[in-house]
Amino acid sequence: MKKAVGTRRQDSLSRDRIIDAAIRILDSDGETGLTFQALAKTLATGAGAIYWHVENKNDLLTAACDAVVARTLDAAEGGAMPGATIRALAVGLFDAMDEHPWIGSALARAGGKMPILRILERLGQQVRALGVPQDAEWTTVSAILSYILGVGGQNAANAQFAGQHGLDRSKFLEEVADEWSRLDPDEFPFARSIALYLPQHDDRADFVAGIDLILRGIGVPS
Amino acid sequence: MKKAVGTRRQDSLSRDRIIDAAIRILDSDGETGLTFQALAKTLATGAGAIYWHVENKNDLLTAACDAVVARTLDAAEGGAMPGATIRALAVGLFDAMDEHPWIGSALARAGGKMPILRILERLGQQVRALGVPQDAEWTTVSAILSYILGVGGQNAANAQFAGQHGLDRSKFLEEVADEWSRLDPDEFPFARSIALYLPQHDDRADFVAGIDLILRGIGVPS
DNA sequence: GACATATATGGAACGTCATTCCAAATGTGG
DNA sequence: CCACATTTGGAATGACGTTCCATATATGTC
Repeated sequence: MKKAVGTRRQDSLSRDRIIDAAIRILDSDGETGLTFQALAKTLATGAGAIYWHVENKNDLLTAACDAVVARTLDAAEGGAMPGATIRALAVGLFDAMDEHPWIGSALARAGGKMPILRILERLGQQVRALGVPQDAEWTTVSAILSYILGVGGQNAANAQFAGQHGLDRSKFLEEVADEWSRLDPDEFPFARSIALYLPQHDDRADFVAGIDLILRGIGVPS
Repeated sequence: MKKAVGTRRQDSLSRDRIIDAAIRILDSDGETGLTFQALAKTLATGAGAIYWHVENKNDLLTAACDAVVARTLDAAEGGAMPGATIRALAVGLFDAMDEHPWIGSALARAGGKMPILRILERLGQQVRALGVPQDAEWTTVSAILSYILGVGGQNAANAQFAGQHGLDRSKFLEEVADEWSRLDPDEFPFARSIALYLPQHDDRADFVAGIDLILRGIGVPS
């Protein structure tokens, strides 16, 4: 399993080319669109050839996710203050997960592997810079991380559902709101009352508010 | 494979029986163990018959998840104070997701449907009781919910990975810690330094600490 | 510059699943 | 007891991930 040293045909396969193609397919056709057949077709090769560069589908998905996450984190401009940087990182990830909903579910399946580790590291550095006591560092970082992953996961689930039913975001929210507003008032008073607000809410603003909530819990002023 | 002719089977199929069987399979064999063939076998019927009571696999998974979540929420003893009740609900869910890791990923795929709605409602009632301003209710509830789902998702991913590689929890953590401690010190200082702590940390305590962090952000004293 | 070897490729073949189909069995109301 | 709706079980279908294998293409050696 050595790396090839020489130069092959220019359009030869490579892990990076495969990952790029996978990202393009995931973006255009969603998670279900990514199959080794589709991939082979866009790469003008056979399904078997891909396995020379990629362990399996999970490996590919994680790698694709990692590529996007790495770009995203690099692009996130850190403010002067750690708190601002944490917000910037989080918002960057939110936007990425909004643009590529498949990232949400990929991250959810990634365990402690690269894409998550990358996020953890960046958050950790900022939390440390914030002066959080050492024995609370892990707790703090993993709370922020879990929150981000949770939001991303729900985002992905919603996008998937909406996509499968041919609804855009606002139609989808109306649908949900409608469903919720018809619930039993005794059993679901809260959901019913919140249903009205649902269609006009701003995911991104809510996300940031959640981050601020956690930061305030650590003692970082909003 | 016919049963005694003349009488319909006494243990005739029903949505509930199917869901029960699914839960048993999920608990014993994990997510990958749940197939319609396996289900049909334990229910002593054919795969096709199941579709009379259940829409598809996703429906089944969501229903199974909902059954467990409903039980869990009912069992959660609310304290006198809303804050304590929120903690109790969260911890109850954590324990459920710890015992049935498949719930984590099922919830992640459940969108705004029943199991999630159920959790949202219970949290919402408590947040409301807490006196959070109305325009912050949704934000607050969905922050807590996202956090819980995020933790559950990671839990599920870890359990799945560990299961697939025949590792128990502590072996798995040692593995991860070992991996992290070999990372490039310049690129991953935080992850490296935290790796030592990893094997001895207590998921449950960390989870509760995260909940407390958010609650403190709302202004609920720990 | 040809041979031996490691590296890559492409497509067929396999096994597993979810899902659909359909013929038969079983219940129900008239 | 007879039409009719409901329910069942198993076979067929089609999609997919993965493995296999017969070729191709580079590299190093002499």
